[in-house]
Amino acid sequence: MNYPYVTEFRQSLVEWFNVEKRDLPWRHTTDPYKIWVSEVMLQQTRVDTVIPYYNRFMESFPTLELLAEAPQEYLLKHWEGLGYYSRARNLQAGVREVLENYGGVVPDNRHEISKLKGVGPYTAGAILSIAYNKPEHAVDGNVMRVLSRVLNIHEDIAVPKTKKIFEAAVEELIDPENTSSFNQGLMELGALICTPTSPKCLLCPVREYCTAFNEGEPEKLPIKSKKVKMKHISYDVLVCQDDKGRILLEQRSAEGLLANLWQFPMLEHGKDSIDTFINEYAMNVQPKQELLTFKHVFSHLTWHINSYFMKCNSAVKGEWLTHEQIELLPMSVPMLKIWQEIKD
DNA sequence: AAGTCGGGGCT
DNA sequence: AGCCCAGACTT
Repeated sequence: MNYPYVTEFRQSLVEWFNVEKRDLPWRHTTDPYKIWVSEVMLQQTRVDTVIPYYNRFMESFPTLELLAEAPQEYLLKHWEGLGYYSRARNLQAGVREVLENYGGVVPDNRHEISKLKGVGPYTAGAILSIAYNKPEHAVDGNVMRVLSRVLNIHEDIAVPKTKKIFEAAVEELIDPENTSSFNQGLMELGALICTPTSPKCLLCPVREYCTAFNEGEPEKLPIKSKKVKMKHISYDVLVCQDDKGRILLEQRSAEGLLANLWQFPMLEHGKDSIDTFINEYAMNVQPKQELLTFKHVFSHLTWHINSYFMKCNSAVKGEWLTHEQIELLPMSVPMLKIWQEIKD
């Protein structure tokens, strides 16, 4: 296929980006490692959310070597609240691969960089185009929305293979002289102008080349089917304090949801018995005191949480930790909420 | 291709 | 109450 006005489209997009782009921390560098970190943090995560995490991360792990050496607990503490915690583990694994297999230099080609843990098609293209100025596609949700409108693509973007259509389109459209600004320009346009609802077409630098704008209904695109069914689980969360003021913590399994994060003991409602729990830990407990009751929504499930505080003694097992020790451990947002309530 | 994996902001 | 966000990995 051959798109008309390709030269004009490139020029309009790149010029707009160079003038209107936001001043973001990772736009002050072309260090492949730093671009890599930013792209991983930005997966399914908004720019405004990422900024403080990125800055803190770069203060603690300014180089690939320092990240490779970091204790996982310390690494996860920097990721606490950002979500999708496997990203952090995969990033560290990827960084270690670079040190072992590539002499500490992030690969500059798609074949090798795609082998790194946590680096998929999008992140590979983003690093290659932004850090190395390679003419590689980097197709994310923004790009699919923008190009579905510009090129009038009605394929269902919820279907995985549809992404190939957009990757092929970018390969033809990308400005070989300005790959970084072109790819970032598409994403910036999606974030600032070509938004999901009520796109600001009158401010768009490429509206004259946009089929959906010219036909009048850009907000109808892209087409996306799918909706996921939500599961619900109820838990009792127990904050147990012994006579020395220490609190009982447990670490979640190394796999699955919130892997390796720490939490107060959780009992699934209707499945785990509180009496069994108390027996197991050989505790004498005073009547429990209600803390918070709230709902926490994940992507595909909802936790309904009842939390309780209880003073205990004679506990013989478990990780009983001081206030200061707990502060150093990575916990999920629902646990942090409960912890904050305890402290108040 | 479908399911898993966080959390927050916007409509 | 959904939808979406600079997605990747597992099955």
